[in-house]
Amino acid sequence: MISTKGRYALRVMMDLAEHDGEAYIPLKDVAERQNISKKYLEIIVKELVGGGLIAGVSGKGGGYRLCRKPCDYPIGEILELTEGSLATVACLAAGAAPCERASDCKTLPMWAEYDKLTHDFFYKKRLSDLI
Amino acid sequence: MISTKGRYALRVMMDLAEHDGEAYIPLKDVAERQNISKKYLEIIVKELVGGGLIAGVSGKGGGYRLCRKPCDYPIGEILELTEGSLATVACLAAGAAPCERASDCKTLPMWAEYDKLTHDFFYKKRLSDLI
DNA sequence: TATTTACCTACCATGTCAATAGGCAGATAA
DNA sequence: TTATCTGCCTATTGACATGGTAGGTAAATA
Repeated sequence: MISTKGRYALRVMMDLAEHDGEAYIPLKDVAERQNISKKYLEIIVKELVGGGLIAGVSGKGGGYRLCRKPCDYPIGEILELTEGSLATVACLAAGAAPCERASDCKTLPMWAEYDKLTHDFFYKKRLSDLI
Repeated sequence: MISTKGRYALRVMMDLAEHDGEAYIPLKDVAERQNISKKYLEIIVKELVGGGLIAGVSGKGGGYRLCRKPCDYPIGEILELTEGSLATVACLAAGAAPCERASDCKTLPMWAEYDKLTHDFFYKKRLSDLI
């Protein structure tokens, strides 16, 4: 299940892409347009900055702006950053401890196959495909 | 993320399939073989019975048994029953209230496409494929 | 009748989700 | 330089889900 965090992140990225070009965009404007609490968006936007997806500038006239062209953002990158991982089962997540049953686990190949399917799907889709 | 509930359910079904044929299989045996708390398995097995996937018989010599041949169980059916839904986002889940933003939601088609991919994947895979 | 089994209800500890609240820091326009 | 506008940081909260545990009842058969 994709949580609000990942979904809101996607909406922020889309909003920034649609109002791209001129100046930095204040978070307040994004929050009002998307009808999401600005305070909650701050948490999400912080992660997007930390992951190098967007850039923020403080002070009067500041705000946020995309770092790349919309077609250079795979959806999977946005979701993985905000959701932590797209892995289906815990033992296949990024920094997970290796499962001791892995060697004779009969379901592992299925999960791995599905994870690859998921990864390919969301990395082929770009931010520009949603606008 | 698939929780332990869905994963344990899969292991129970596989265990029943592997020890199929003769008599009813006591839950105690399954719990010991799979190294899962019998009490916790009771919760899961109850749902499998309720969904018509397995049959339970009380009394001495009782236990559980598959209702169909292993190749007639799609993995997706087992997971959907125990996990509630395989939907990626809340608004596409089974009994969800229709989202008011649905008509102009630019991400909905993507989620729907991914959900179909997921559904197809797990309904093509059968219990017999895992043994 | 005694045993073995399924089945039912309640409880709990931990963690995550989805926010809210209040304030600090930093940069720019005036 | 100062006022203002922005990002940024640290807690705190209530609700809910997860992953169990505990104790007991009902039912069927050897």
